[in-house]
Amino acid sequence: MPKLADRDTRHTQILEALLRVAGSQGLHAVTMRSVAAEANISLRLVQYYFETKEKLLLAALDHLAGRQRERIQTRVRDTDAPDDPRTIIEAVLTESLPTDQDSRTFHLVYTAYAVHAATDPALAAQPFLRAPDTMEHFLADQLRHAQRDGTLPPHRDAHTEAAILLALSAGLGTAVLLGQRTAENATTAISYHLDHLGLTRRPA
Amino acid sequence: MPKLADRDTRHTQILEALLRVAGSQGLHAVTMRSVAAEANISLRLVQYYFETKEKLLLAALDHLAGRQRERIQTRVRDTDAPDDPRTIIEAVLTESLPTDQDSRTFHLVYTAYAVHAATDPALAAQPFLRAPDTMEHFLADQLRHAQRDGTLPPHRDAHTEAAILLALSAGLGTAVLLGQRTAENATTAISYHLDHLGLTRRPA
DNA sequence: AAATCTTTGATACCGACGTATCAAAGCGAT
DNA sequence: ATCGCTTTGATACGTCGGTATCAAAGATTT
Repeated sequence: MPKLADRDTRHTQILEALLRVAGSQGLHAVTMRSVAAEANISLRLVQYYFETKEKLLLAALDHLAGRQRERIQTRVRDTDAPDDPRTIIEAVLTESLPTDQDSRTFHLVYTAYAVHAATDPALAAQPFLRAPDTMEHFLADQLRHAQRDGTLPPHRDAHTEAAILLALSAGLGTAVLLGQRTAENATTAISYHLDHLGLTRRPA
Repeated sequence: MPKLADRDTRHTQILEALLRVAGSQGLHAVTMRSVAAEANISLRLVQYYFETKEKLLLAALDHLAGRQRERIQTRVRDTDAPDDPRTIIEAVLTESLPTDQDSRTFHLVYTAYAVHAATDPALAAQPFLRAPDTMEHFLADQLRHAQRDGTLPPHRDAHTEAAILLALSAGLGTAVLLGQRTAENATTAISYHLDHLGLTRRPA
C-alpha cells in the first residue's frame, strides 16, 4: 500500500519527524528506528532516502537552519517599522529566544550539534557554524545605520556591540532552555540592554 | 599486584581520567571502558568504585564544579585588588571563559550535561543547574556594592545587569569553545562592556 | 504491457556498551 | 593467621543501533 510521495515531501516528512524526536527526547534519542517510527514509515524507507545516519543528521541541521532563518525574516517583516534598526535588532534577538516549541527545538538541537562539533573536526567544518558570523555582521551593519541615523551614540563600537548582542542572546537563550529563566525575563533583559546602549527608535 | 590506594585517591584518579576523555573526545566518548583505559585500571575497578555509569557521571560533574569554583576563587584572590567590585567581576567573568584546557573541559562537559538536562527531568533536578543562580546573586551583590561605593551609576538595575553579565559570559564562552571567537577577543568584549556600564575601578 | 521507482517486511550481522558473575590473589589490620 | 578490603582477569548476557540484503509488491511512466 505505498502512497508514493515525491522526494521533497518525503524528505521533509522524515526531517520533521526527526526534529520532533530531538525536541522532545533529545538528540541522543534520534535513531534511524525512532525517526522511522515517529514518521510512521519503515526503517527501510529512512535508509532509502538518507543512506547513512550522518547524512540524515546533516540534512536535519540544514532544514532546521532554514526554518530558523524564515522565522526571523517573517518576524522582522511583521513589525510595525521593518526598516528601523532598533526595531529590527530587537525583533531578531527576541525571535532567537526559545519561546515556543519550534524555537526551543532549534536551540536544543543546535546546541547539541555545537557540543559535538567542539570535539569532532568533521562536524566543525560544517557551514552551519558560520551562521553566527553572518548574524554578527548583520547586527553590526544595523548598528552603523543607527549611528548614521542618529539613533545610536557615535562612541559605541558597532562591531564589539554586535558581538556582545549575539553572545547575550545566545546565553539568555540557553538559560531559558534550561528553565533557569523565563522567556519574558530574557526579552526584558534584551530590551533593557538596548535601552542602555542608547539605541532609540526612529521617530516617524 | 594491587597498589592499594585509598578511596578518595582512586575516586579522583578515575574522575580525572573521565574528564580527560570528555575534554578531548567529547562526553559521548565517555564509557566505562574508555575511562578505565585512560586511568590505566581495569574496567572492573571502575565498577567497583562507581557501581553505575550514572553515578560516575554525576560524581564527575560534582568534581568539575568544585574545581571550577576553586579556580575562580584563586583567580579573585590573586588580583591586586580583591575587594574592588570591578576587579572581582572582571576576574570572575574572564576566568569563566574557556582559555586553557581545564576550563575548556569544564565548558564542554557542563554544556553537554546541560543539553541532556533539557530533555531529562532526572538530570534537570540536579543541583549543578542552580550554580548560575548563585553566581547571579553574587554578581548583583557586587554591583550594589559598587553603587554604594560610587563606582557604578545608581540608575543601573543591579539584578538585570547581573543577569546580562552572566548570559554574556556564557555566550562568549560557547563561542570561544567552538572556535568562532578567540579568548582575547572575548575578554576584550567583557572589558568593553564593563567600561560602558560605567563600572570603574575604585581609586586606591 | 514493460520498465522503473517506491515501499514494505523480515531478518541478519556486527560492534559497542552497561552490567553482572566467578574465581583468585595481593595487601592491611586485628 | 585470619578476616576483610582491594584489584585483576576473563567472560558472558542482553540490548541497542547502524548498516546490509533479499524478496516481493504497489504505483507511475512510457
